[in-house]
Amino acid sequence: MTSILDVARRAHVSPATVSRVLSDANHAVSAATRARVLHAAEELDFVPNALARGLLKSRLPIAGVIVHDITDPYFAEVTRGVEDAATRSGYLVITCSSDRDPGRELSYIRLLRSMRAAAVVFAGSGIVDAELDRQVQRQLTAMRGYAAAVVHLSPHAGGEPTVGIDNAGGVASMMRALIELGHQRIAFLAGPSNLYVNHERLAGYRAGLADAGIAYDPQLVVESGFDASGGATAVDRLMERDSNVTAIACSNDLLAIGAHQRLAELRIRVPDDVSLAGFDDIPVASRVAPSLSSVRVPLHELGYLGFRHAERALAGHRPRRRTLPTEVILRESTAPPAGSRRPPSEPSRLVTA
Amino acid sequence: MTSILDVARRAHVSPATVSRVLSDANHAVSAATRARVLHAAEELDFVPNALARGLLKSRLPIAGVIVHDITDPYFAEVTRGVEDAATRSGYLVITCSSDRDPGRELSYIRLLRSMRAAAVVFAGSGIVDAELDRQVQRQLTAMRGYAAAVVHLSPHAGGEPTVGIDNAGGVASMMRALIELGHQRIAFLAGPSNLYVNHERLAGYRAGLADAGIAYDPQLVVESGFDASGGATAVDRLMERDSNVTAIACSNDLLAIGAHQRLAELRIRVPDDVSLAGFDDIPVASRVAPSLSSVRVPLHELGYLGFRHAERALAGHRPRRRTLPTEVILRESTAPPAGSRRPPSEPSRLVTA
DNA sequence: CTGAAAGCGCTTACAG
DNA sequence: CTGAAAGCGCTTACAG
Repeated sequence: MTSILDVARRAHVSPATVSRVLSDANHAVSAATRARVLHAAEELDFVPNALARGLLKSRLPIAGVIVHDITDPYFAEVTRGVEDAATRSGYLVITCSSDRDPGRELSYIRLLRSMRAAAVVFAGSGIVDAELDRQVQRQLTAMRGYAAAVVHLSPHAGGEPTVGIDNAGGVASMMRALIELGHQRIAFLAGPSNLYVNHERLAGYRAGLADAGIAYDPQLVVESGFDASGGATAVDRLMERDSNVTAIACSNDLLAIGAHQRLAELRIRVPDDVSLAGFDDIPVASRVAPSLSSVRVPLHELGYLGFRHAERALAGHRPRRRTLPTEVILRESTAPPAGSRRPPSEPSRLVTA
Repeated sequence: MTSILDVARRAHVSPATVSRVLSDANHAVSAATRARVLHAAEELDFVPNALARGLLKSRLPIAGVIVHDITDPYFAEVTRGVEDAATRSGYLVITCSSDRDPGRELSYIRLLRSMRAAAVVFAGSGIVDAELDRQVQRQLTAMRGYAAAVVHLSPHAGGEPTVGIDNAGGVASMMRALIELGHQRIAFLAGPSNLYVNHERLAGYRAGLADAGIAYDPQLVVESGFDASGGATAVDRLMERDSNVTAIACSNDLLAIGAHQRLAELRIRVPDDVSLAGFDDIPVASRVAPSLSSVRVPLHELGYLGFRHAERALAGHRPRRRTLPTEVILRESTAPPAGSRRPPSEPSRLVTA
């Protein structure tokens, strides 16, 4: 393996000088010397050992992204956003699919700590789990020992995300859109309540109801897993309780897609018999049939800005929190309730805070 | 930051002993001493500095995965497979979305080299680009200098993948299935020809035709990008040339999904007017409407076995190449051609080598 | 503007 | 079974 010593010998300078040129340190080097070093490094195809540098700097230019599952389109988009920002700065991105398992999440964080990852980005919602939170805090405190940056892109035990979206406002906007279509009995597939994000989305459902003067009926709220199969079982439970809903809003798109599949099996048509709306607007939402109405979340931007935030914190700044806007996207899965006199609405967009 | 010295002091042993216990080196340590060290490490929540260890070992337990785009479901699945195998061994996974851009790919590889990544996994097909290949080889040679493992999961300039699938056989099987349904004029959306994988898939198309004694007609083969928009433009070009095809086979699922969207705009019904088949069987294939017939590729397993291969190579073994089986999955998008006397086939599965 | 030297936090022959 | 010491490949005060 060629080292900085080889370059130094070839350029007839000291290793210190090579270091100063190659790590573009803030130290004057004569133009001639610089050129000799650059030339020698080029000839040798020299790539400095980032581990040696990291050992000295006490951290490696790597960002770890904690996701539920990299194959979940939500997290893939966010991760790509992180990666695009990271690449610009010579950082590499480690993906950690925790499956929302506290043990896995913790073990990933310890591994990131052992490698002195400069940044850790929590892409998904925090899990309601006091013991996990205690342990995670312990690790993050240790990571602050080497000045790592920590960023949250969703609500968590510590409160507000670093860069986030208005979950409650987004769901409330979708509720408003459904109510404007003529719906009154609107169910909510709330996902798992052990995720902080779902507290906010449920609050948005209730706010949307309250704004329209519709009474909240707990029978219309169903908890379940946060994926397609959760949506299917949620539909079953909803039907046991009340089959008179004309619309179903969901806490994310995967729930809506699973709900649709179950509804189809039950011969309940979307949107003829019941309207269906998701949240997040993952790419597949526009490709299923009928295409899914959803609340657009700028996922790539969330990841991109998340990394930028970390980067600024690493540079010693105190960047401020951000909340990104969401947007209601009405597609084929939502329509006025059967028997309604209103004309079918055309695709529309409503921007929210 | 607490170091091995802190643990040593607390346990009243030398740093060498701490190292031997914590890195479970092959060196005898008395049970009592071991217990004291473990206890001290636990109390201090000590996490060893992987950079110091990596500097000594000349590599870091990290696997870099070169993908086209982590938001492409094909690559997300493969990456998850790599991650699941990596986690078992305490390795972390870096995702590198190159967008199939030679410059980006090369810069990712150099970065992985600088961090002394123990393994690099090329998840997607190699690009036909002699200069890129030369540069990549140069980097990989340098990485061999620290005994990194390199794995290919798809055909590339160097030839066969390390762990791969039978691309030609898979497409040929799908062709057989279409021909059995009664199709004779079958187009092929071949994707970009600058990807080695598409040479094999096109060969499978030709072999399928030849096996059935159907003449090859170059007018029925359309090259394009490898994503949904490529599929849409390919349909346009196909229609300019020949609108009498009764089936369209595609080199991947995204092409098929894009083709379907364009066909719908042209009021050409699937499968009534034309049958449509993809390749890869990414998760969304079964969720679009009509559901897409495809060739199932064990993507997760591909990634999983890819990492296992790298791991065995790192351990000094000479693991052998593997070819994983594919399987034709017939869904709603394929049916007998209009006017055919054959009954619609029911969903079936055909396993191939 | 340039270089000699110490040191980051580990691991591992080597000696006992 | 245990420890002292050298060294992995860089960076950075310090001296000139």
